[in-house]
Amino acid sequence: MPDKTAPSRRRRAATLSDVGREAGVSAMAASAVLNGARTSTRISEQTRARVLEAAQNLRYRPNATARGLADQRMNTLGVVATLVGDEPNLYFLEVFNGIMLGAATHGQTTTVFTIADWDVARERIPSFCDGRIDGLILLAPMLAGDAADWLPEHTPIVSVHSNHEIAGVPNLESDEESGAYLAVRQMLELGHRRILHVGGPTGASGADRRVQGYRRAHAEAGLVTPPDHVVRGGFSVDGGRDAFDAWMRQHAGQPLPDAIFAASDAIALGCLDRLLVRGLRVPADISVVGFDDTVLARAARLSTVAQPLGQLGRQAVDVLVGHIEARHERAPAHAASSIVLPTVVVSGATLSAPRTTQITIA
Amino acid sequence: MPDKTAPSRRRRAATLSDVGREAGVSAMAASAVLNGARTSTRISEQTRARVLEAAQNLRYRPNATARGLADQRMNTLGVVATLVGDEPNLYFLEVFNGIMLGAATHGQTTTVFTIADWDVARERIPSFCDGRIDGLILLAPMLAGDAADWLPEHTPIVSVHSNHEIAGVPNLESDEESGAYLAVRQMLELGHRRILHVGGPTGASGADRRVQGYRRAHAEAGLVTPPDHVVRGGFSVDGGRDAFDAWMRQHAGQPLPDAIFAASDAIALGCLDRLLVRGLRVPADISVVGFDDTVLARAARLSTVAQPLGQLGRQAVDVLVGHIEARHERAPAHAASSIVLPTVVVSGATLSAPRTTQITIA
DNA sequence: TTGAAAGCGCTAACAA
DNA sequence: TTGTTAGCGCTTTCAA
Repeated sequence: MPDKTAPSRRRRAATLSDVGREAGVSAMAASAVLNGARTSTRISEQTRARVLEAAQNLRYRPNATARGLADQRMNTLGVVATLVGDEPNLYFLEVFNGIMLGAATHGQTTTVFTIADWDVARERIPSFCDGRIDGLILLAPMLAGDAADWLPEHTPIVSVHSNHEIAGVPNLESDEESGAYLAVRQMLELGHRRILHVGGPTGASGADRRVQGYRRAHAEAGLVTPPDHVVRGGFSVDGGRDAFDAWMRQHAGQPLPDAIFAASDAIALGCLDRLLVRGLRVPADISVVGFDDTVLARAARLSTVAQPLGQLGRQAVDVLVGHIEARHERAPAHAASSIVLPTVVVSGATLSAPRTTQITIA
Repeated sequence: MPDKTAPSRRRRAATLSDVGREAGVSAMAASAVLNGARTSTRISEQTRARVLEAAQNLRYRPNATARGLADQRMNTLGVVATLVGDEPNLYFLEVFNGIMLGAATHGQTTTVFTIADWDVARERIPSFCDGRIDGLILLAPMLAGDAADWLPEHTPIVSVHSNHEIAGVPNLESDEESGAYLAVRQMLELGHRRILHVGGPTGASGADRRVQGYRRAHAEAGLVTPPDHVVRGGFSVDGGRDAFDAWMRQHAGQPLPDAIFAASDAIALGCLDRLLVRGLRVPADISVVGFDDTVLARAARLSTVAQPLGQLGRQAVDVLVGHIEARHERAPAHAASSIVLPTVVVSGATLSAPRTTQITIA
């Protein structure tokens, strides 16, 4: 006897055929009623009612996989990021938050593909484009220039903060060089002269651009950047802690810098931590400015440079969905234009005029 | 003429039939070679070579949707969380990191379903179980007791930090009550007496348990919790800031508490911020202890209670994949057992012996 | 207004 | 060793 009494115990979800059978109509009538398939214009009220009732009884749920196969569309966006292993990545969290917000407004869901590092992208990314997702967002990819040769042509792709221009892949980023420039200019205007830049990894274009902004601010003020005042390391708290510590040890006996310009909030907090441990007060003894305006900065009232991370995520979705729609309707693809959003300096509690006394590094 | 010369320009990825045609063999021979389908035991070397070459030329990629439809399995896990809108949720980030780590070891990918709040879960969750995912992880769900009635039976589900026991849904959590108890006990042992608890939302079971631990530590020490020293608010930095500020305003003219026990790191940082603005020193004037041990705590060297968030995520995946496998092999489902991981107190820089002087709230 | 048939790309059972 | 057939659940085209 069929277990009509306990539909919830069934192992498999009910299908359209099941519904049709229960309602005494064909599966496509059920499809027309339940999923709005445009089988044909109209369904009689009676059929509709019967189908709806049967669907209710059977707890019918459309199967997204089957529909995706038929439609060639899953309404799912993929996000590729390096995210596993080290310290949780707030940059990822903020952009991802924006992506999910954007995806929700377009009725899309989001799947995350994590890769250990971008060296494996060439093997992994094509394997993500296997029908599960309609388009891909690359988060802060570090790809070689030949990426256009091997990125799958059949899946629209956009990037956020790509280190390279990739043909056919629109990129969204914020104006990091300007942000760094403005922050450092403000520090110079306050009277700071010996500003240590604790930067991000060499080769990461964002980190490089922050260095450029740092240098431009100095150059424009007619100042030379103090020698040996740029260090590079990881973007994380530990990266900042380690890089700063090493620098301090190397410069023991020399005067403490007036200020630190960190390439990320995490780096800035790593520096803050080491400063406090050494008994130095911020900003009385030394000012600290971060970069990104993540929740870390807001929690610590860090002076920082705000990147519109959430907005980058939302706009990336907009652009990507536009491309997916265009392709679906066989419209010509838009030109792959890139978008640069502005950055702004955020004043916090860690930047003030420089100290007037001399402090020597212990 | 077929565009053999420019396979990359094709709109659609090559299929097994395409490969078979190109290689002059059937699609299932190609399937056997390329995807290890166990159509039959062996394929001749010649066929294999031809198929491989054709696949290479055509840049064949298996289609996960089609395979999923045939297999009834997508190798994808869904994560349901409330994540949109307010401040980025570090709790989510840390657990999610663990989930992705775990998923990777099981060859699964992860898709995130965000919901505005758990009130809409009843409508939304069943719609996620539509063939896209093989199982679901609910992150900190707040569901009514009748959830077992409407949660889809055909999809295995596990929860992390559920507020309720749900029949058929194994839950993973950490021992929050003990963590709170141990932290507060340590504070009491240090000599703190007037400990303000800035708690999380009423009704969130985790927040409630932290209050219980706070009370138990007092009771066990033969102390009564100071009246009016428990406030509840959001788990976020702003939540902490606001709740603490309001409390301070209400208690102007009265003595400053010895210490604050916050129900989350974010709350603790919100309190820290308000303390600093008021010119109070931590821990010299007042100690602060957080909860969770997120990156926030590590960045600020906050004394806190560590929950093994990443590990909860990883284990949730292990349990879920076990259930999926069992179901796939038609094995009897394991009993839905729950798992409680231990919490530990982490010493940081914000907890010390209480001050000896009297401070009055301004 | 409804139903039958074909196909999305793949896998499994069976035949040759 | 290989090909044929059927079917996963759905949609669409076309015929009744």
